[in-house]
Amino acid sequence: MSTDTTPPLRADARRNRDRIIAAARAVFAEQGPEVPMEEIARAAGVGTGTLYRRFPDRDSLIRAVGQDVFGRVLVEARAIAERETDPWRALTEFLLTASDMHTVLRLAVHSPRARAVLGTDPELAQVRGQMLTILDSMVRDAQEAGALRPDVGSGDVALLLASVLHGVRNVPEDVRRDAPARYLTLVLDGLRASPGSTLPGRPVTGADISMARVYPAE
Amino acid sequence: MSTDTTPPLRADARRNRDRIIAAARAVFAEQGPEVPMEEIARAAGVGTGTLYRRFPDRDSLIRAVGQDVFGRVLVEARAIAERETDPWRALTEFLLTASDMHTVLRLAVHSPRARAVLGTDPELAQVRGQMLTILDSMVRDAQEAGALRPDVGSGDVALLLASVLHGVRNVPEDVRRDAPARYLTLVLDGLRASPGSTLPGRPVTGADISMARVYPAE
DNA sequence: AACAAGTGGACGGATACCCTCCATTTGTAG
DNA sequence: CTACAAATGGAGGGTATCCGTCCACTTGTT
Repeated sequence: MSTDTTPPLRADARRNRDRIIAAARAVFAEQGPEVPMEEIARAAGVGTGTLYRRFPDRDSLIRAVGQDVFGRVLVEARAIAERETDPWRALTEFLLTASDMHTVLRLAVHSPRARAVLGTDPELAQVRGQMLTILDSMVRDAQEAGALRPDVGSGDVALLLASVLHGVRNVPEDVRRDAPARYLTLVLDGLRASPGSTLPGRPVTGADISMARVYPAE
Repeated sequence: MSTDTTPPLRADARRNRDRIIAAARAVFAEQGPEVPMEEIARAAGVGTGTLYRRFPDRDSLIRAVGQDVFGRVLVEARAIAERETDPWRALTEFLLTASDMHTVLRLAVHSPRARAVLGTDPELAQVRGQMLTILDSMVRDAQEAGALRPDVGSGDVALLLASVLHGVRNVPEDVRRDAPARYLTLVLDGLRASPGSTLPGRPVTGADISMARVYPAE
């Protein structure tokens, strides 16, 4: 079964491969999977030649990043499901698996290309299935505990999270820093005045999002 | 003051100009302001020559669309502010000024380029200012009425709306149709189980957002 | 009817990106 | 330490995309 068709990788080559995936993960989360290859190479500190040697085309890089990041999130999800007994807290903690989750959603929800590539990868189908199962049960548990409203599905939860993580750009650095936690909390708590939890971050004013200033897309 | 430097426009030319702006409005809302000029021309049913004759470059088109759409929203906002006495309902109604609002947010929040162009247009500064004033007072009124939590600003409201309107893609047509109202309601109501209003649309399942199928970008 | 205004889309130029190629460097096995 | 294969990076040719002009033709207006 383990027919070693791959001649083992040299030490530095393996290191660079990991760097490339890590860099691509970050860049994909930030800008989506259609950024110039050269930018990914630069972020990884390698030349484009090295990048192409390891990943013959963009799709194969997308696959590698997909497997990496879905795997991470799955591991995290399992850990939380096991550690956290309160279903509401399990759900919120899971949703805050911030940066990896960000990449996952960017690839899974916001990028048609990544969807096309990852959707046809049998390796990933497995992992995705398990992730969805866990999310489903988290949602159901939270609903049975009366903590989560019953008229939503796990897809709703994913879409809302994707929106909130993706949507906040062109704001001051400090707002941006707190945005995911702040808005996730807000979405969960609701905008309606209620004896909810305390929001992290500060209120964003109209001036904060004024068009006069353009903040770097980073 | 009204020195007529512009020789009046021929009837069909004026019609085409309006068509171009309308088409650009729709396309910008959908894909942002960096789509190929030819696509805008096609959507408007004119040739690229006509487009460039009327708008010498992309920025001038962005400005025209910006003025058009900000103006519309401002008018709508004023009408609502006057007609609707309940502050909470005034706010929600305003936020649902769907398609125009969509374009506004796409330009004002999601597109660095549009922000750069519109941010330096003195004509628009006026309109933007008035819009922000109205939104601010809607938010403040709703807060004073105890309907809206006090620890958010109008910027928060705008960002959340932008996220929700922008974020939902790659889902089945029926989900997409209801998404803005559904998620806006959800954001307002809160995810937490509460005796809130009834959600429009249906629960989205995990399968609905499975990556196996890629829904058209539009 | 006559002329200016308007039209569309073909096309040359520019740009951005992809991906290969190879002279050089680096790891590793003996 | 040597020698060789593996790995590197970035220059550069090929390609696709998009911009914006130009002009032979059509349409409105007076």
